Amino acid sequence: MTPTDPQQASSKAALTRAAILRAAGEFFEENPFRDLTVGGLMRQTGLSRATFYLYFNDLHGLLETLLEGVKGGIVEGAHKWLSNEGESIATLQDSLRALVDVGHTHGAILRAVSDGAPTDARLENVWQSFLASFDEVVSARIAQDQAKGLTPEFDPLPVARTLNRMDAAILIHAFGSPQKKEKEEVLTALLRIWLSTLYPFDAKAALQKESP
Amino acid sequence: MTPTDPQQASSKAALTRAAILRAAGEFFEENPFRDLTVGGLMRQTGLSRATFYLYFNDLHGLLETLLEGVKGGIVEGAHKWLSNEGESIATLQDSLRALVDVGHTHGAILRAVSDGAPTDARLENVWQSFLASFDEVVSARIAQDQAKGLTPEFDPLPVARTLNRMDAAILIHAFGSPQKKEKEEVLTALLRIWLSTLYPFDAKAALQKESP
DNA sequence: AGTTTTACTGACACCATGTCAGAAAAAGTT
DNA sequence: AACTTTTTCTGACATGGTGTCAGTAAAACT
Repeated sequence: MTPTDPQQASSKAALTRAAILRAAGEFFEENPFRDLTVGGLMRQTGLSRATFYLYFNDLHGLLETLLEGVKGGIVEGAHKWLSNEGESIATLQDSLRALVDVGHTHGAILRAVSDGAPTDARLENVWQSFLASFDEVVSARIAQDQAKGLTPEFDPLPVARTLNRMDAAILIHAFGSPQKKEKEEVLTALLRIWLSTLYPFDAKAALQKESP
Repeated sequence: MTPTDPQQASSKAALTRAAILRAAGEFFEENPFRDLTVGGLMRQTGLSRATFYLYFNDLHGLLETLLEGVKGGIVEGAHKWLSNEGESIATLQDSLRALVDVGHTHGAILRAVSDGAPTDARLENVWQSFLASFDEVVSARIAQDQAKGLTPEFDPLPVARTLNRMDAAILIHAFGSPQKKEKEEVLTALLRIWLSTLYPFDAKAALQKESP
């Protein structure tokens, strides 16, 4: 019924919808969200401006859809450490590397969402909830390592929140604009901070591999 | 000549300008930037909408002015640690506490600026430059402590950038909306992360005072 | 009281948005 | 193929906030 149904087959509608999303994605590789207009976007697709509103409520709705696409990759990348199987330090390293990878490839979209969120209550809520969803799981993981004596005792939730906001902020800053920073530089800094904070007893050895 | 001159005496113009700024500040205590309109703001002051444009180029220009006002407090608060006099850990604690204080009292304005930045190239530049200005000084401070052997060796600039973005993000998140978080909770988390990262050899003692 | 400077305002044109009635194209039916 | 229905698309409109400008009102000065 509703043409915005994601599980639509490759009907004409689904193709059109995908074309709009693709045009937006390309736009964000080179331009900030504030320069996107419905008219400009649809000119890129060859369709009329009104057509846009058949597929999305507004530009913020489109961002919501784009974020959905990135979400999976991030959750999957973080899974290794969060799943609590395997050695803590090594899996945290893996998960952070995966996070940086996703941030690097989808930086433009993350920036667009983050930029667009403040101008729309609904998108802002989606974005904040997205970020907050990691707070709880990270906090839980920290609590487990505290129980094992790997991590010092402290209230895990505020630290998890702070580290997560840090990740989001630095990824968007480093990879959100066309001049992307080096992946390694970003990862090294994140690793140092996360490991020092969560595994201060054993982090030294793991971190020295980075800067001998 | 220009009525936007900050050093104007208490002429009528200066009073009007101040009234507009005050109204905006009050507005942000309760509402997000996206809900601010020139009309609504000026209705609050009793003046006409057109008058606004005698004092500011647009709403983003107003935000720029508000940020100026907060800037001083932040720089001053951070000065203690950055000035590189006195014991490292203790002064970092002081500076972070001062930062959290400023964030707590001016959280609404910081959030408004951060929210408004993505919709205006000029303000975005001001905001990013503001954040970046701390990267260099923090990085320099880290380098000095590395020379003293207090801080492990690593490339200080990326770590400084990451920690600074973290500060901004968490302050805005914690104190930017009417339901502010507890200052102590925020400070404790920041302290743990900063100290663990920069002073891993001595941080333990300092941090245990927080959670015995 | 009259003049000049300062402070303010109503009215206008502009631009992107979101909607809606209806056109065009595709798919289905006989 | 003709015609019917469903899907997809569009031109034209009303709305709302913006920034400007010519001109008014108030204050300060003489």
